[in-house]
Amino acid sequence: MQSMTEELKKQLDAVIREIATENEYKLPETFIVKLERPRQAGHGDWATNIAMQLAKPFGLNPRELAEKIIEKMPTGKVVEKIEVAGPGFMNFTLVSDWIAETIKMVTEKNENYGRVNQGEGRKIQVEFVSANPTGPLHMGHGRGAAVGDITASILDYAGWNVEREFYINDAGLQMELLGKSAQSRYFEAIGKTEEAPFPEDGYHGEYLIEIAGKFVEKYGTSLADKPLEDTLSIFSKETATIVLEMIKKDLSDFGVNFDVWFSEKSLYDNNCVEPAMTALKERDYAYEQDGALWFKSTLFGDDKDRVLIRQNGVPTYFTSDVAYLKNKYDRKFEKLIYVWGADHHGYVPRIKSVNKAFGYKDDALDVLLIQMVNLLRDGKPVQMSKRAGTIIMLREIVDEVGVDATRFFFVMRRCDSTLDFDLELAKKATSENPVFYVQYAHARICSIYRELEKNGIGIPDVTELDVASISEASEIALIKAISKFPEEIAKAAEEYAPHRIAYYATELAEAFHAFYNSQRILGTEENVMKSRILLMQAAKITLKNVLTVLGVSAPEKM
RNA sequence: GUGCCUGUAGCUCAGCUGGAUAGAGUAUUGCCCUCCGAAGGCAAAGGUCUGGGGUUCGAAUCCCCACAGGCACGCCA
Repeated sequence: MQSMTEELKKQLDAVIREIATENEYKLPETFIVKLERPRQAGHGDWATNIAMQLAKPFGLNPRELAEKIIEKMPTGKVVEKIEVAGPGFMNFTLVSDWIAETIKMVTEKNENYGRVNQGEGRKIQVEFVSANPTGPLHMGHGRGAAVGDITASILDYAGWNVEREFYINDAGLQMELLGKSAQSRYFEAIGKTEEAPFPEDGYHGEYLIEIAGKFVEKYGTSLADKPLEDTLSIFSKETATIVLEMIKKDLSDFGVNFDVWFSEKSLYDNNCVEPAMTALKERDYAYEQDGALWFKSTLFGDDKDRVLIRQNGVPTYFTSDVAYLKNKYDRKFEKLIYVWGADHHGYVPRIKSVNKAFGYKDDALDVLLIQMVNLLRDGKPVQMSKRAGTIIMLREIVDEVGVDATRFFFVMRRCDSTLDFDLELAKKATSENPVFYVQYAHARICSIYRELEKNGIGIPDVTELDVASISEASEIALIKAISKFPEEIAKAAEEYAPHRIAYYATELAEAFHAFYNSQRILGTEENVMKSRILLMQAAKITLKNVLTVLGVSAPEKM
């Protein structure tokens, strides 16, 4: 369909320019032909409102202009029929060749169907999750992980050279606190609880009790012989390493694999911080006052300037982020996506300011803010409290409802609206549950293949397709849904909107189920059957690819 | 107090870079398997797009003002 669509755009563009020149109408500089998918089935394959937009500059009424355009449009090769509708829409029906063309293309491209070249191989980084290595991932991280991972997949499909990166927040006070918590658990494990009291804001999770056990295994009681201060760094370092491994496991079990694990601490170890500060000073965006180093964020509309290096010489978290941002650009990324929890939204202007201060392009950096998740069970909220230690872990959800449902549910909604995640719904194997609905469509096709095989019928070659036998409304609707996939990828990539793909998956499955229920494959005339098998194969390929983008499995049987 | 997000069918949400009769799922009601997976399909019904102004040929969509809910406003990370 794409080639015909492009041709149609060219024809329209040429005709409109011709009309403008002939009549000395002034074409707006921003003029570009845009086609859209009409909502209504009766409104053809493509529609445009261009006549309405040009009516004013041309001094005509929209319908009149539309008629003028139609008069000059060549028909037969690409367009079968053009109609003027409503206030001045033009609805185009393509010649039916596009159906065969699409089925052929989908079949040939197979697992590459849906890929577009919007990114042109440019480097883009998606940084997400980026939790402190102080404990296993909880549910909130899960949404960020799913959104980040799937956004990255979409960008990959859209032709970008994508890197997934996890920023390990391993510099700063919380590492010490983690060490102290582990240390205390260690003393507890060897029966000397009083010698190392649990820190006030320590990490209460049970995983630290387990980790303490590992310290006992490795060191026996030897760590208790030295003063607490002397062993603290051992506890901090080794605990962080173990916890990071837990996080990595949580993520890989969730189908999320990072290309780069970037340590905040490494920014300091590799001397990335000072050059970044110097760069800011040189550009006159940083200054010293009261013994501290400040960033002039007020120049960018902030209420007050922000501290980079404290009076005591210790850099703030913000400093790391400044150095990190520069480091990202030094690695030649053309675009940077940050996926953050919405509770960090206040921080967005600040990082954008730094971006400007360094002189980078404003639109090279985008922050995706992920709103909160409300966990429900049978419609009722699941009580959670950080203090009481009843935080729900990502692993618990995955164990209960599975990776597929968890991933799908997490990207089902727009990022900027809060998400209700109902555990019971996610487990249901009915149409109430969109994951199953989509997977079922795929499994159903596989089942039909098995049935065909039993009857000694294989999958025909694409050349055996008989377009004339594809004419039922449900067939046309299905092939249309299939043909939309590349556009959906392009749109989702442009808007960083993974939920679009989840919606599209449902739409595609719906078109298939409707087709399946109204048309038979087995027992029809040979050319009809062959054509339907080929149509179904295109549907199967597309379903599989959509699910792959979402990181959800496409089962052959359920 | 300031800033950000949200407000669309009973419920959960798409649609938001302006376009045709505002769409899904679910719940409700009725139909469809001697037939490839009924884990499905078809149909009915369901709306003051929170409210009020404005912009224009046209507004759920853009602007302003209210109202309601959520989240942030550290030399914490």
